[in-house]
Amino acid sequence: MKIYQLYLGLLKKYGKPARFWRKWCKRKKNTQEREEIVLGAILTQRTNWKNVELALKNLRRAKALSIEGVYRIGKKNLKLLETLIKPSGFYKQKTKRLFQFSKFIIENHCSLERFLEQDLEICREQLLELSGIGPETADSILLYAGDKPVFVIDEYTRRFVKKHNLSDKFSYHYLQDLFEKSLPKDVKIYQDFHAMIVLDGKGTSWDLVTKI
DNA sequence: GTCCAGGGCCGTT
DNA sequence: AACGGCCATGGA
Repeated sequence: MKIYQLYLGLLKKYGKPARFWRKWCKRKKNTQEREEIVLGAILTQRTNWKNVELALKNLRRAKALSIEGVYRIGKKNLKLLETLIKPSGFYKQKTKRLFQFSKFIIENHCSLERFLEQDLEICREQLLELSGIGPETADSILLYAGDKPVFVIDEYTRRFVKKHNLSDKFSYHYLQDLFEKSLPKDVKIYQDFHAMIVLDGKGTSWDLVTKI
């Protein structure tokens, strides 16, 4: 398959950073890291990662850089949560999205880890029922925070598809299917490949990956 | 000042 | 199913 060849090509091109990346995602993530990934996934919707970092920094300063923290602050003072999140843009919607997500996790599953113990399909369905969590955000959460084998289709993936003429259709489901059937069903490969597609697309930093 | 950044929702066709 | 308008900030 051409897609698998492209994956190997990226591995060769980014051999060194890829090793770094594989090492990073191989080691077991702690709760804090998983939760930061989730919050970041929601905050980064149609938004520059730099702005997301500002919002995350505000949350950390307010001791709310966690699902429980967002839930606690949001329940008491949604306006405060808005001001913390403001730099990430679309802040009123994102405040609602973050809060209702945290509420869902805490009240229905106690913790993110408990939620993620369920099967991939179950988790995905439940995430998609939440308003403000669409396929890309859901899959980012499942792949990067949940280490579950689902391929993420985002703007970078679409550009990659166009650049290499992999398809003339660009719908989320179609492209996800295309990648998943062209690759071994392997979390590490999905994470690695997608990360390198992003890396290749902007030829720069680790963004999602780097600790803030 | 202008443009744009790793979506998703909602209304219209 | 597909498309357009909308949400908002900070940096280039």
